[in-house]
Amino acid sequence: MEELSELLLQRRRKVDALWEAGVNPYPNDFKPQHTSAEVIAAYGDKEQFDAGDEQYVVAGRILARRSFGKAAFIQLQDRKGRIQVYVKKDDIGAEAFEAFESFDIGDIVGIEGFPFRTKTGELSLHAKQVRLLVKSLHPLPEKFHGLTDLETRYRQRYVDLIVNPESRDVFIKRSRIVNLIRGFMAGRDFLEVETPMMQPIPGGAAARPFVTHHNALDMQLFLRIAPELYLKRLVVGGLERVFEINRNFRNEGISVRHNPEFTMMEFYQAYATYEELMDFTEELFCHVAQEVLGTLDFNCQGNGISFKRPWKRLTVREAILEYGDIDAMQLNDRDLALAYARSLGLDLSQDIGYGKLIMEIFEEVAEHKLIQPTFITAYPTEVSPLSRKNDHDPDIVDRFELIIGGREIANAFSELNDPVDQKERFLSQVAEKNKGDEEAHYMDEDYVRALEYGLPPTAGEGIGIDRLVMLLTDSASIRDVILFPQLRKETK
RNA sequence: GAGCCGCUAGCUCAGUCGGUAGAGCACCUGACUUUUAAUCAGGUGGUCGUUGGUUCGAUCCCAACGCGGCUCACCA
Repeated sequence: MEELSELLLQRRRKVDALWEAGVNPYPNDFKPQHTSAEVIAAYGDKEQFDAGDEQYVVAGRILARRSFGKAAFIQLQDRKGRIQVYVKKDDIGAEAFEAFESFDIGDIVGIEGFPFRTKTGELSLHAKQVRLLVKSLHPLPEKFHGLTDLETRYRQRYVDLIVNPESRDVFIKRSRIVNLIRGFMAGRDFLEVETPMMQPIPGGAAARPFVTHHNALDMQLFLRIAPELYLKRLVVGGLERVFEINRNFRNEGISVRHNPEFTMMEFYQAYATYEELMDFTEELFCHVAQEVLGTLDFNCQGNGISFKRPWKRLTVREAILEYGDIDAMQLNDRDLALAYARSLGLDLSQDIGYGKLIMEIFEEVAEHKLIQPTFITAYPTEVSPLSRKNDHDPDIVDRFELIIGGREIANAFSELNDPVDQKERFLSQVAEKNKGDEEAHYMDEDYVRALEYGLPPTAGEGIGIDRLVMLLTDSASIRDVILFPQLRKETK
């Protein structure tokens, strides 16, 4: 039996007293007819209006209370915001007022009343009836500082959402962003689909998967690290434009930019190229920013960011030469480039592939400096086993990553649709895996078979939704845009 | 996985050069019928993250552990 603090006992005694008095502390027959926002929309700009103009029926949680003996103000919060309610003994009756006096901050109440403006000018509801809808057994965090402890905010997100309006706003914006993306895709005739989250072969990305087991099939399954290979199978099947917004799972470290499950939009468009997707991405991002923020210029973590088009486009090499301290001749020479990488403090093995080496250097010297939206192109074939080789240079692929705020936000390429080439690339990945690279791609024979049937020339892209939301909500950590971020098990 | 920092009342935080703790808000009692972090008076509330060690005595010093934060590693 848990020892309860005096505060918690007081609340429980109030509930007991209600039951004893024949009052259900958890009724389910009150129907709010309005939201706080509707009252404000109707009367927010009116100076004078007569008492009893119109009756409003609202429900919400008590967030604050200022009592004066025979009258009180409470602040009520519902899903649309907050509104002040004035409760006067003479108006609701002595008996109801006595019950009202036992209400606590945190309780959920139903109010019927009419709008008026107080002496100090605040639009409020003047209560005619007040009713307890839910007795809360926990005190809410302090009104001035709110809840700031990050662990509690993540573990008890419900409390965070009650008392921190900024937190609530982030998740409202997140929902709007996802809806806008859906609308944009639908407007371009993309079909939203759902592909397996549990896959026998985890494909489509280089990452360590979570492993699980299906009892009835007695079969090992992996939580997906990407939907890519399934979505492209659909394009083979003739669904020429598909997209999916859903979770990926990667069994990797947790940081301010990484959560083990994160949300990705992936889409594939037949007969498109990666270059067209750059234009597409600019349009999509500008559409979303304009609708959500009302502007293309905004601030994120101290950086002014502008979505004004066109966005900068650089090859990996160009970015290294621009931001690193190395010249083209050195960069073209594998040994000199390796020496340079090591001089930067990178711990690289002597037999690292040249393509991987280039990417290591890029990430070390350039990526974090790319604050404004920048498309990085011409990735090494070696690190892009699902991308189409460039027609003029087989060492690079037709691929871009979009970097904003120093972070990778999107990854796209013209798809490799030559089944023979694809099979060879899988085999070289398997060789890497056998050498100990746990993140190398798995061989997927059925995917190769699908390509043998014929994948139209296609371009595809993945957009990290969490990171996009971070950008547009000026959030420092991915945990601030995920409702229930992964944490260790809570200890008592 | 490594380093650094943190963990004290429901919340936000002080503090104890080692002698078992305070404030504000919240809560309780009383006053107050237009307040805005309402006000005034009085009060309740703590195994100071856990477990060991040192000590006459530990919330404080030491160690291990737990949880969290940051940085790094990891992360096409």
